[in-house]
Amino acid sequence: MKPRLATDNTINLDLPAVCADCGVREMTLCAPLDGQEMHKLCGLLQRIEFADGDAIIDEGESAEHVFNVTSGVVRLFKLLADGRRTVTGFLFPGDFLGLTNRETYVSSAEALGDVRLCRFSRTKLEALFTDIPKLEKRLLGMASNDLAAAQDQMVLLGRKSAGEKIASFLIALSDRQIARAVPADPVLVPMTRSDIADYLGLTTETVSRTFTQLKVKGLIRLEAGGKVVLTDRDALEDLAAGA
Amino acid sequence: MKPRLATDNTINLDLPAVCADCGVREMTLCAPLDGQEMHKLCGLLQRIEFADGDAIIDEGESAEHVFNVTSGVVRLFKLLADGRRTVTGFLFPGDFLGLTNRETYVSSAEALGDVRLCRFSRTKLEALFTDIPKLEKRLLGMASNDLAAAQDQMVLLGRKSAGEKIASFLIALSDRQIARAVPADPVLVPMTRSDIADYLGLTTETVSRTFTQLKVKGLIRLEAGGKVVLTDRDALEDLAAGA
DNA sequence: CGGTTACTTGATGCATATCAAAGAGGGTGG
DNA sequence: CCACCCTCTTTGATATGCATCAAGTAACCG
Repeated sequence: MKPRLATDNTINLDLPAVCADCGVREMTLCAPLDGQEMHKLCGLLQRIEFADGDAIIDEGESAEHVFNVTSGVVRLFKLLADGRRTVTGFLFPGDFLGLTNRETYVSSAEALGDVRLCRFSRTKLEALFTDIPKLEKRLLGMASNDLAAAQDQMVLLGRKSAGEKIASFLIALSDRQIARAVPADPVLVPMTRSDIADYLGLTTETVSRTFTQLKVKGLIRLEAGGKVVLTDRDALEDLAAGA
Repeated sequence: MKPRLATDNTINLDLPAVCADCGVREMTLCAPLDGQEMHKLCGLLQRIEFADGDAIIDEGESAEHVFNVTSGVVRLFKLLADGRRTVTGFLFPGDFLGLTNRETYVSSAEALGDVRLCRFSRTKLEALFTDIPKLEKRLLGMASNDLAAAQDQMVLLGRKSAGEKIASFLIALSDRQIARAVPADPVLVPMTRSDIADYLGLTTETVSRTFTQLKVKGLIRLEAGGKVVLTDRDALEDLAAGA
């Protein structure tokens, strides 16, 4: 329990290999932890993988784990009684999954392509909070960020036109690439038109049409493999802001 | 009032009067605190009041305080560049205001009628976290609840019809009355049609029309003073769930 | 009691949904 | 390696739910 005097380096050698060379450590739950704390946290994690379309968690299911995305993309969604779907978010490497104050998960999560996560038992992680208050602080910080993002999404869903929605979506994806040290442009769009539609409160047809309109106006260029080049980022940002 | 242990009672006598007879203590930040911890927290709170329409915080302004609503109703909102407004939420007694992981507030807040709050310096409150970890845990729990509510709102905004939106809104207001130990029915609607419209992604006209439609269908009855009687709660709940 | 603001109702228009079908990839088995 | 199939995407034609424009009515307040 006492801090060790050994260097971080020495301690890291003791870490499970998966943590030692984790590419997203600086942007996730682990960011504020020192070597010894990392070691404690790594001691209780499990690595799991999912293939395209696999269910990671189901809304309403008992919330026994929380997760960190280490690679790939995750789609979060909720369903209405008659099957209408709302995608509540997309998670990228470094993002956190499974936070809830209830007994059950509040939304479902599916793998969008191959996904790797590290998984923690919720009770074990919470037990660590006493020992490492920084962890809980970090979680609160991440939750606050999610809350801010959720409010932006409410503005988008409630008051933006289709063009403004798509522009906002592309700018947001680009900004998240920057945060993950991926070039801002081109924007990688791994999700289907239908996923985008359910995320923006539109239909696939309208998403498709709106992409072509932005292309015709010269704001974007569509490339193979779901890549979108932002040929006029300033104009897109103005559109996204509702100017 | 709940029965209290003698020891608690003694300590409570030392509390500022505003905390000693606070009606929302059990549902807010203070809920998990014992007498002594309450005392510490009360030591750094200020009581402030606002009249109808007053700005409580402004989006983008430096986030130096956090608040607890003790009486009245608060409207949270965000604006687009051209003035379009989205109401991101309504706060009732017991609700928390001002949480952010950034330097600034993420949305604006206005009083909807007379409002009383207790205000804490953000830095002082955060300093208390070390001493009272329960406080931070409580804040994380409240943030998680807010996040779940935000996702429900995304489903509403993205995929529900006007009728489903109004039904969901009324059921949610009723449920929050129950949580505050106010009878489930009639639902008190202190906000204007325009507030409701900006909350549900509609126009005032559509809100008004939809209320009359629900009335004609026999699901609600509109009474003076913004009271709505839920004459067929089951039907409203089915409608809200998208059945 | 008069002025003001909020609410309701009606007529019309439009952005986006819906219905329909034709391309475009992308993976698989022959 | 090609042909086929399946799914995703794009484009077109039409429909519709809600917005917009426009009065009138009720509620509120000084």
